[in-house]
Amino acid sequence: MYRLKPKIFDLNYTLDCGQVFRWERDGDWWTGVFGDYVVRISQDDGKLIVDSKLSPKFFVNYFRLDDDLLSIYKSMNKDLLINKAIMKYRGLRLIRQDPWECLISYMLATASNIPMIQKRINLLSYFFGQEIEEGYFSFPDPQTLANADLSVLGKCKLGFRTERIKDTARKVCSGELDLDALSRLEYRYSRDRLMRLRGIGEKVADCVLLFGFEEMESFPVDTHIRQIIQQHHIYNKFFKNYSSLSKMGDWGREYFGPYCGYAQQYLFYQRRQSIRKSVYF
DNA sequence: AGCCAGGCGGTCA
DNA sequence: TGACCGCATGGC
Repeated sequence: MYRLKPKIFDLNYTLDCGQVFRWERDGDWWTGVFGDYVVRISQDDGKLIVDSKLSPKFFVNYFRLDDDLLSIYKSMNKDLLINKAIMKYRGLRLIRQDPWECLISYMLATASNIPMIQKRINLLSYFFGQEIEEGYFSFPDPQTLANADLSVLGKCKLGFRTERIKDTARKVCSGELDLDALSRLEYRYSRDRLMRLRGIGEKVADCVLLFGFEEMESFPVDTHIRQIIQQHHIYNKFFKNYSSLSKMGDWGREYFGPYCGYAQQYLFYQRRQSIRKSVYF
């Protein structure tokens, strides 16, 4: 157990905003799994309280505490709506996720809601991962998924995503898809490479690149971002009545600049929070 | 019952 | 290119 004193960081926003799926909140404490480690973490008066064998250095990297948030805010603060999100969710940071886990996670996210995505990932880990601690399982490695028995895989509720996952696992295993090489490519090239896989279109590729491969210029356009753009005049004035998601992505990258990935996540979280509230109150 | 959820791939004009 | 549909699954 040790403490960290990050400068501008909000643990709850960062883990709750929907970018990552394997963290569970219980009161003040979050529990998650990274690799073969179970992590418990909490924040009190700005200070992080960490219960984990992973080093402070790991968390500085994982939570992108090396990002200069203030200059990022400055570069992406283009209008009143994003400004509101920046003020409200100050300290939300993008996370450096494990590329392989991130790839599979977002392939499982198509046409689903977040609880369902979490459920699938937990089932996959339960059936194909290693038990690290009572009730906590590591995320399965490529080889295990590549060789996964279809009858067991069927229990994971992946639906039409099942074959896509197996296929991707096979390609990572065989080296046909080289994740290390992918991380060295420029955004456009790594995106095209990912999109050659069955089950990966622009949105999934952008999420994987943003959260797993540090491509901050990635601007995933999902159903929420599309609706935000359509419903707010500050954004929809840039488009005709109907515009493709692809064009919205190009626009977002241009409009919000080199850290548009951050802007995307702030807008996404702001909308989801407003929906949550309207459901419960 | 029908629509939606961090979509994608195919088809048809 | 744009519009539509089917694809599993579960919640409302």
